Amino acid sequence: MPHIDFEKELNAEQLAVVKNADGPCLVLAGAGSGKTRTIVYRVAYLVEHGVDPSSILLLTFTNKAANEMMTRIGELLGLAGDARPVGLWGGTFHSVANRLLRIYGRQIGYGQNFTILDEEDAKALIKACIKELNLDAAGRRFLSPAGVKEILSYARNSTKGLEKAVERHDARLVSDLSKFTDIAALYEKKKRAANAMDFDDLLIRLYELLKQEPRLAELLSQQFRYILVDEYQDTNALQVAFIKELAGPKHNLLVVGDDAQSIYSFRAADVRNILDFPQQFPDAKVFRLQTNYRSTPEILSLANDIIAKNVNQFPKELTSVSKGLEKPAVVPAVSASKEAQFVFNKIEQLLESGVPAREIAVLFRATHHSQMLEFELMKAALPYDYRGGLKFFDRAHVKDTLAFLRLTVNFSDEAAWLRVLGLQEGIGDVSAGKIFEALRAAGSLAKSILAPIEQQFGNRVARGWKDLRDILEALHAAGGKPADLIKAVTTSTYIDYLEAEYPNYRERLEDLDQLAVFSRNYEKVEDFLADVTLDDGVFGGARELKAGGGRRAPSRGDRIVLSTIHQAKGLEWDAVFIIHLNDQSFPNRKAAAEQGGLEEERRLFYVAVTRARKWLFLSYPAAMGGREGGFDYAPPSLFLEEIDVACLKDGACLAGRRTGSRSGGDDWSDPGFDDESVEVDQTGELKEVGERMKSVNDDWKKKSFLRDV
DNA sequence: GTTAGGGACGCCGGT
DNA sequence: CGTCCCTAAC
Repeated sequence: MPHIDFEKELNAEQLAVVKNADGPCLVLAGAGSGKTRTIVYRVAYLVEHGVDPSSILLLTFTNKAANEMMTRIGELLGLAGDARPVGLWGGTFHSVANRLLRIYGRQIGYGQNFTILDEEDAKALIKACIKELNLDAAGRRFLSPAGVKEILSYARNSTKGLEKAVERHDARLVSDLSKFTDIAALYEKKKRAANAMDFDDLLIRLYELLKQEPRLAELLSQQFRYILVDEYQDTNALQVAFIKELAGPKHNLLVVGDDAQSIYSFRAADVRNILDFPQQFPDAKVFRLQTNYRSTPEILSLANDIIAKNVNQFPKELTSVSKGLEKPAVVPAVSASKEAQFVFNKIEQLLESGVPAREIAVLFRATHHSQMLEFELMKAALPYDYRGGLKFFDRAHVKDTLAFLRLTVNFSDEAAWLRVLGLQEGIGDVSAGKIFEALRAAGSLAKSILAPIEQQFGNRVARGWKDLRDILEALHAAGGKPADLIKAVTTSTYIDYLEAEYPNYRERLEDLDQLAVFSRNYEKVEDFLADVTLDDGVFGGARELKAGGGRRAPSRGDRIVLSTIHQAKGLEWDAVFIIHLNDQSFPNRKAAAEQGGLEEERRLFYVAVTRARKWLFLSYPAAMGGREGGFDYAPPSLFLEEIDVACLKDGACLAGRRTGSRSGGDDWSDPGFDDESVEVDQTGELKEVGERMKSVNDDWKKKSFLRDV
C-alpha cells in the first residue's frame, strides 16, 4: 500500500479535518473548497490507519457521487483499476436503507422481495385511494394525486405531521384535514398489502425497525464506527433522526456541507440541521474550509455578491487562489432562439480555442428552459449529455416492462397490476381496480393465470384480460432471470400495443433491447429492480443525441453538458452558461412565493454560479412567444437586477427595465460575438421575431420525437 | 357506468 | 411531451 502524503496533498484546513475528525464533527465547506477531496482523504486516512472499510458508512446525495468517491478512495489507496475498498458502505440514505431492509425487513413484516414504488407508482396508488374513498365525487374536484403525494411526503420527511404539511401546501385545505388522514391511512394499508415501499418508507421503516429492535440498532451502530455524511445542508428531519439513531451522541460522525447551498426544501431539507449541529451534538468540533480552489476571483466576487443578499445564513466570504481572468457577462437576447444561438456560437468559440467539450455546461432552472437550445444543438449536430427531466427508467415503455417484471417477484404489487391492466384495450381505471381485487384472492401468479375471472366481466374487459394472461403465462415460463423476462415481454403482444400507441415504437423497442442487455448484469429480479429505481445513473442515465450525423463523434464523457441546476450540485466546469434568467422563471414564481422561497432560489443561483471555474455567462431572452402567435416582453431575473454591476463585464445591460450601458451596432439577427450584448429592438422587429419564435416552436413540436416519450 | 379519443393548456426541483 | 376535461361510443 503506497503511503499517501497527506501534508503535501491537502491544505491546512483540510488536513485538520482528515487527521482530527474523531467524535461528532461539522465541516462547513464553502463552494469549491475541496469538500469531496477532504472526505475522500479522510476515508483513505482511516483505512491506512487500520480501520476496516466495512466499518465505514459514507452517505451521499446521489449514488453517482458515492460511486465516484469510492473509486477515488480506491485510487488513493492504490487499488487496481477502478476497484473500491472491499466492504466500504456508500450510497444515498435510500439505497443504504434498501440494502439493510432487504436483510432485516422481515422483522417488520416485509419480505425481502418488497417492491420500491417510484413517484409515479405512488401517485397511481394515491389516485386509487382517492377514488376508493369517493373524494373525487361529482361537484368540487379534490386535490390532484401529485398534490396529495407532496403533502404526505412532506409530513413524513419533515416529521412535522400532516396538519403542518397540509397547511404549508395550501392553508385553505386544513379544513379537509380528515380527508388527508383517511387517504394517508388507506395508502399505508395498500402499501402494506402490496409488500411495497415508497422512497419515504425506506427511511421510515428502517428507523422504526431500529427503534423497535434496540439490539439491531446496537449491532449496526457498532458496525458503522465511522459515519460520514456529505451535503448535510440538504438532509431532512427524518434523515437526521436516522443518523442519530445509528450514531448516538459520541459517535464518529462527520457531516460536511454548506448552508449557502441548501436547495432541497421541497424535499423537507432543513438548513437548520447544519446550523444547529453544534447544539445537537454538544461535543462537536467545527471545521471551516474557506479557500476556494475552483473559480477565478471575478466569478467568486460575483458569487459573494449574490449570497450576501440572503439574511438567513452564516455570513461567509470565500477567498480565491486562482488567477484572474474575465468578469462574468450578462447577455440579453432578443428571443429564446437568439439566446440559444448565442450560447451555441460561444460554445463553438470555446471549443475552437481548445476548451474540451466536457468542460462546458449549460445550466437552467427548469427542464423546459433548455428546449430552444436543444433544438439549436440538434440542428448543428453538436452532441450533448442531458441531466434532469425524464430519465431512461421513467420512459413509459420501460416502466411498463418493469411493471411486468415486478409482478413476477411480487404478486401483490398493486401499482404494477394497475399499470399492466391499464395497457389492455377495454380495461380502464375501474375495471383494473376490480380485476386486481379479484386476483388478490387467487394468491400467486400461477393461480392468477388460471383464475376464471372473465366470467365476472363484460366481453371487452374479458378479451383484454385474456391477452394480458397470455403475457403473464409467457413470463411464468421464462424463469427467473431479468434478461429472460424482458425478452418474454418484447416477444409478447405488448409490442403490438407499443406499435399501436407510439409512432416511434421502433426506437422504443430498441430501448427495451438495451434494457435486456443491461439486465444481464443481474441474476435476481429484485436486485435489478431496486437498482434501476434507486439509481438512475446505473444505466448511464443521460439522454443522448440521436439525430444528426455529427461532425464529431466524441465518446461519452467528452460532450458538453445540459443540466438543471439541482442536478449540477457538486459538479464543476471551466465554462458555465446559466440561461433563461427571466423574471418569473428564475426565481421560479411558485417557489419564490413559499416561506423562505426567495432565499432558497437565491442559493440555487449561487450554486449555479459557483459551478464555473473560468468563464461564466448569464443570459436571458428579453421576449418570448406568447399565446396566439404574439410575443411578450420578458423582463430579466430579479437576481440579475440586484447584482452589483462592478462584478460584471463591461457592456452588461439589462434590457426591459434598465438601459444598457452601451449600445453597439449589433444586429440581433447575428448574435453572440465579441460583444456579448444582443440589443433589443423595442418596436417593429420584435414582432417579427415573436412570429418566428412561434414557427420555431411549432417546428419543435413536430420534432418532438427528439425528446422521446 | 365505463372507456377511448380529441383538443386545450401547461411546465420547479429529485431519492 | 403529460394532464385534464369533454364528448361520443361501447
